[in-house]
Amino acid sequence: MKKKRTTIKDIANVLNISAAAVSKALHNDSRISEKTKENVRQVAKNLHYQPNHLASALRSGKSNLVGVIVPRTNSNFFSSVIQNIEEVLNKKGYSIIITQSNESYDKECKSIDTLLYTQVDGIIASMANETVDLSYYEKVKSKGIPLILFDRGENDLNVDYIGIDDYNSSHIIVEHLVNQKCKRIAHIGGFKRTRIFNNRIRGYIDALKKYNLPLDDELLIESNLTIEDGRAKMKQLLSLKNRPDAVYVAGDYAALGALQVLNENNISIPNDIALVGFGNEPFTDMVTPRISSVNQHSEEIGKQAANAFLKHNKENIVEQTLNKIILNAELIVRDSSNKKTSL
Amino acid sequence: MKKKRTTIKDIANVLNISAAAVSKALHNDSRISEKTKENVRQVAKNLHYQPNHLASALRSGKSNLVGVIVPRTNSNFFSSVIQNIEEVLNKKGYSIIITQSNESYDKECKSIDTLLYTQVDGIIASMANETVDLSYYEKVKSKGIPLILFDRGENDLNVDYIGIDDYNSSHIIVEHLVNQKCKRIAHIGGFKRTRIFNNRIRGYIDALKKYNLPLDDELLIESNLTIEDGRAKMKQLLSLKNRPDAVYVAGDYAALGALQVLNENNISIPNDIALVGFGNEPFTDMVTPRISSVNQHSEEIGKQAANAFLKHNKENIVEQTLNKIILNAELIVRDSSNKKTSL
DNA sequence: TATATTTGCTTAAACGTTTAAACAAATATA
DNA sequence: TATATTTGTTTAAACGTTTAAGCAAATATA
Repeated sequence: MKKKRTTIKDIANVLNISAAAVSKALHNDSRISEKTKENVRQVAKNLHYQPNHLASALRSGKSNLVGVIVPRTNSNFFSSVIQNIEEVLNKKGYSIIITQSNESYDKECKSIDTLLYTQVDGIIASMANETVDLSYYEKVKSKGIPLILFDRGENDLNVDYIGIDDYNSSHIIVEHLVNQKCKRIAHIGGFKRTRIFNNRIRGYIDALKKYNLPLDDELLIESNLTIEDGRAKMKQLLSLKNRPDAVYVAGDYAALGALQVLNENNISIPNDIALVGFGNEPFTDMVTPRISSVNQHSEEIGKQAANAFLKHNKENIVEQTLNKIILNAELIVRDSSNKKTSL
Repeated sequence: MKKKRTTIKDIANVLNISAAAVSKALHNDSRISEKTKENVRQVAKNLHYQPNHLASALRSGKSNLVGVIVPRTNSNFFSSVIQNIEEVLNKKGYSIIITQSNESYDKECKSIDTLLYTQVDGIIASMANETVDLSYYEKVKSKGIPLILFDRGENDLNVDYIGIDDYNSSHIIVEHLVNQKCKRIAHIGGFKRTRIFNNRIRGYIDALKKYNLPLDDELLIESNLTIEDGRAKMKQLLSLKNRPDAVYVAGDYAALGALQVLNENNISIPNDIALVGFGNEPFTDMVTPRISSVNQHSEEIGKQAANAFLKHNKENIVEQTLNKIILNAELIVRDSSNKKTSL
């Protein structure tokens, strides 16, 4: 009843040669005559031969599959990174398996198990916010499987890491706001324990110092960076006696929430309060006013991550070491922080 | 140099039993004693045994991998569908491989090849806009691999299909606009050759007839539904002598473009022109005014698609037949088409 | 002409599982 | 007590490749 698949043996039988010869012919082995290769290709085509990946992967120990773990695909940043990883790896004969952790540590562990079980040749991951226990990732390392982290993770695991310069991004943002004559700059930051957010916070603090601006505890708030929390934290800032005249939010969704609250309270953006987000999600360019934000170079991150994996495989690196690639981020100035138009 | 993996044989050696016994113990075979099972589990744990998926898949002919093909992951609809497919299938021991066609036919063909090569147990797909030649999908069918289509594809291939009732959605939208006292309703539709968009167009036409509204050729426009084209087509509508008082756009991105043009021209929404989109992308709820849109029940579609695959596998269906599941869509009324507030 | 090298293939084992078939020992049934 | 059944295991083949080793024939080298 089941449709029989064509194997290398079927081709061998037709041509009266060995299966090994067929395998070599298909791999363009130099020890196989041009004539035989041609014959094999022809018969393979006629019989609709499709190589069995499982068999070759099992035998050769290479699955040509790379696992990608992201907190979610439903974000421009991550889906763009993925797309670029795929583009680079496809060209080299790899396919990717995408899994989402949904920011959950449990789901992340399951994803890792699935990927290991599937015998991936490598894992490219951005860690969930929740993740603090790294033993699961250590497991990947200890199996000798190349591990590349991007965006979230940085130097926690002593493996390759690709990300942007969060610390410096904060500097650029603060500098921009200073140029806009802002004097009291607030920061709605992410979780301090997540390194990238911590870096943004440190950058914010140091930049304030550099420009001799007040570093006020009330103006530095920790958030989970959802829309809802962005709203809540913005309300908190508005309730201050001494309101800020600029708010730098470490994530675009939270920045959107903040924007909604400002609009609802008829606060003029950017004149009363200027607003800057982070991530350059497409909607930042769609809302009113358009939100200034930081472009994280997702394309470049994806490409670099893929290349880092390829390098591992090519050079057969056994011991992984910390190898950071830090890209410069770019502030996209839009209406929400640009007072020049009012000149 | 390479780290050796623990195999079933290693466990067998430790316990002085056969590899077959270990395999059965791990699969909880009823013919293996509880004691042996316990021993096997213990040793497996100690040696950090991780089953080799390639070997078991090769032998058993089941890879426990399901391929998913979408036009792009960077859309709330698709990423939500994927998430729900994953949730259902993970519970049953399947992992999914996600590939993006980027709306390109070529990329779609490559994806199919990759998935077949990877020996997936099934493919769940939503076709690229470009796709008209179905021979590649026929290839999947002819290999006896379960194929499930959702959103794009419908009855073109005589396989399972899950989607919403596009025809009826148009009815609901027109009815809503009629209730809002709109008299000249325009439709910026998708490509006629793509069935779902064709259905929306047919629904629009029939609903106009039902409510005795003018069916004006100028008011029915074909678009690729990008933001840019939404802008262009809205400008086209505004240039008409006899402007519409409502515009129903078959995609949210194009609806957003239309909204921008209306705002730029200081046309009051919804009083001068009411606007309705399609897809309920999150940004419809973020822009000003918020855009009414149609919720496509991505969660339900994902779950149903996964279940359709599981059913195939369970019942060992060989010949695939057309089996449509059509869900009722839901119109989310927001500011862009709700005049009640002005009462 | 004798020997070495190259060419083009074959043989056979291996990758790590699963599974049908066989079988001995223990237990149940008549 | 003899026979049937159940229990718990082993043996061996199979899944479809790849690849090291081997070998005969053709060709090159001395």
